[in-house]
Amino acid sequence: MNKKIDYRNELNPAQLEAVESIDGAYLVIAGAGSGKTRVLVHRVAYLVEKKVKPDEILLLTFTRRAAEEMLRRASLLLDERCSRVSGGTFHSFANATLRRYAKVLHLANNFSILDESDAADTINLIRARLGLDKTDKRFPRKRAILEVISKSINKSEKLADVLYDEYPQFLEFSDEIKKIREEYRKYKAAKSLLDYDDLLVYLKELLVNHADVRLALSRRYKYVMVDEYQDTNKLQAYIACLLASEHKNIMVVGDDAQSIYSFRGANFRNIMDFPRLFKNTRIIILEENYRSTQPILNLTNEVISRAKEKFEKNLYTRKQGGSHPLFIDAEDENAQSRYIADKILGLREEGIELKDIAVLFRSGWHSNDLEIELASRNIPFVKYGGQKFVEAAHIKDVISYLRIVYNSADQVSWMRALLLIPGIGSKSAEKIISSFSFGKDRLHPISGIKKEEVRKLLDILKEIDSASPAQAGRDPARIIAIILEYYQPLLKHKYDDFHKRINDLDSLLRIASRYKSLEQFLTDMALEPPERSLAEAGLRDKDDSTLTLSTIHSAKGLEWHTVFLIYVAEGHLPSYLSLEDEEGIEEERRLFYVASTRAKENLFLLKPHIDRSPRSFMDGGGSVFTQPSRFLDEGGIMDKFVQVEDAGDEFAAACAEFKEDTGKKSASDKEFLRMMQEYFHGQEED
DNA sequence: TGCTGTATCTTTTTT
DNA sequence: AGATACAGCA
Repeated sequence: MNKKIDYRNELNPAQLEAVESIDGAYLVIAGAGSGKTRVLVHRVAYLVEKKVKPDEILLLTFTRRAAEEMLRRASLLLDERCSRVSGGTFHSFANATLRRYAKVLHLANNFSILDESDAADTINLIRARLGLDKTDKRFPRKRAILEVISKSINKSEKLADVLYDEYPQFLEFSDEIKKIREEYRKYKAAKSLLDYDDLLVYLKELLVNHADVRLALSRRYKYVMVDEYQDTNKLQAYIACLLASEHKNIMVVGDDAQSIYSFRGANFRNIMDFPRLFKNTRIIILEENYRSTQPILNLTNEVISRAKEKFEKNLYTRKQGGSHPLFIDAEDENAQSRYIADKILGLREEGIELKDIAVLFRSGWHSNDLEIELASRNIPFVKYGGQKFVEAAHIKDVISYLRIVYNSADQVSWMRALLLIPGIGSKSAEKIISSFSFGKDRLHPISGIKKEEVRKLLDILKEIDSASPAQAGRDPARIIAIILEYYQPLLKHKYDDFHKRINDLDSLLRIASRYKSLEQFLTDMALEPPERSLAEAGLRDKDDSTLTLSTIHSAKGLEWHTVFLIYVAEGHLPSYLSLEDEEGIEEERRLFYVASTRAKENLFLLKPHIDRSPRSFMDGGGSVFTQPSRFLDEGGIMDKFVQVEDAGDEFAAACAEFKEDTGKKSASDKEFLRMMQEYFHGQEED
């Protein structure tokens, strides 16, 4: 029973055009909150209605969250056919495709995926093997080396150019880094290991060098759609275009003003250049904003209008009323946290649910104090972004055993597993590893291993091998259960705080029990790891509504009724690390823009006046008075928000800062006064 | 060779 | 504050 969708009524003319355009190349420039997701969702439904098979539609999105949300909404709109659309992130799509076509590239299809720290460790190993660990001059650290190599791949630039442009301090090591890159490449190839970049590189090669595969994929995916195109890098853009090269049915959607991934090689010029690749590209611009109130838009428009380079857009809304964004210069970090917690409780009284509220920040640790405050007040929350659950050392330990089970040639995991055994360091571990001879998918330990502990490890692995058939479809939870028996003593030996970590292992087991196949489990842990959830306060299921804490990066594409943006201070947003060049600051500006455009009704900007954060020791140590973010301090912008003085004694000053929003004064006036009252009332308790 | 204690540096965002 | 590199000891 198909629902009849009334596209004409549900969409504005520009949106409708995008939805009803089927064949050909389209570039949709979609300002923040302009209904971009709505367009994609409707377009999926429209295509399906036009008898395009769902799996012939390829939807490449930036995060899995975005993909799921989109397919969920499309299914709601039409029917469950929409949930069978192909797609995911570039990396997950690459993974799936490469496993299918592994043979063509002479690649084992049980390759393992190295995450960033695995890759960095491998780099270090190779550096040592090359004898580059004993240099007299200071050599770049493993992360830095990896960063350089990765950037050169993602930006499709020569290593030397990347060094010259971004890491001039490493120029003198140019030859050594190249050597490491070469050895690293060989090492991975020999051991069936792929890092994140390899996924893209191999996919690109597959598409470029194998016309038959490219054709097959083109037939399979007749309509290609790419979301958040401004955040793709050269390699990804190339892949998208290659996929569409046969039929040229491609729609890319993005907003140059929201490009925030240049550190990963993203280049918003991809958007500008798209029409050059596809000759008859039709450009559709969505400018009407359906998300935020006018006062919020006034602020965000003002901030982005100062960007150096952009498509001219001016977002407007028909939404009436709304209150001014508030700027609160809280006394210190904890005052900032308390303000938010108070306000959240107040909003909840008014019927705003926790799930409609978010606190956003530039970097993961910005929310540390807030997390403690929220926990003490029993406000349940989930944190997105920042350090991931699977990056914790003990989780990586356990996963390394699983990776060995899956791909016994995975030497990176072998190394990790062996180093956990007391008495075995890197030398012995290397010796042991080279004494193995690696068969096709089973390991053959060679005699002469004396260490009883190593035996034990091998026995456990053998036990797993015999307990479950070597074929795919192994049950990851069962394997973990066996491994934990073995691992627990090692855990206690290695970490003083093991009792905290043991809980995490339970979580891992719980997560694993949702998977039927080891391969899928390992892939997801590498490519789409579960977010670190601190909401274990137990209040989770009570009303099933949780507050969102998120880095700005992870908040992309989402929206909330009320948004708090914290640490809106110089050195934090913009981050002091990006102050060196103009491009860096421009990206911070876009970050500010992305963050503040997430708000539908209320936007609170906060900063602690006294900065005792760990990084303040950089400039002088101890505590430092913060300056408001430069994005709030540019001429003419002050009247786009209301500044609330935290000093408590300055009611008059705060009032003086208040400038009326022309037009709809009654609503915002009342709102403002209420805020003020609440605010100063709150102050008395301090 | 491995372990432990100390000196040193760096510190963002994500697949 | 935390990670990493390094030096010295067992």
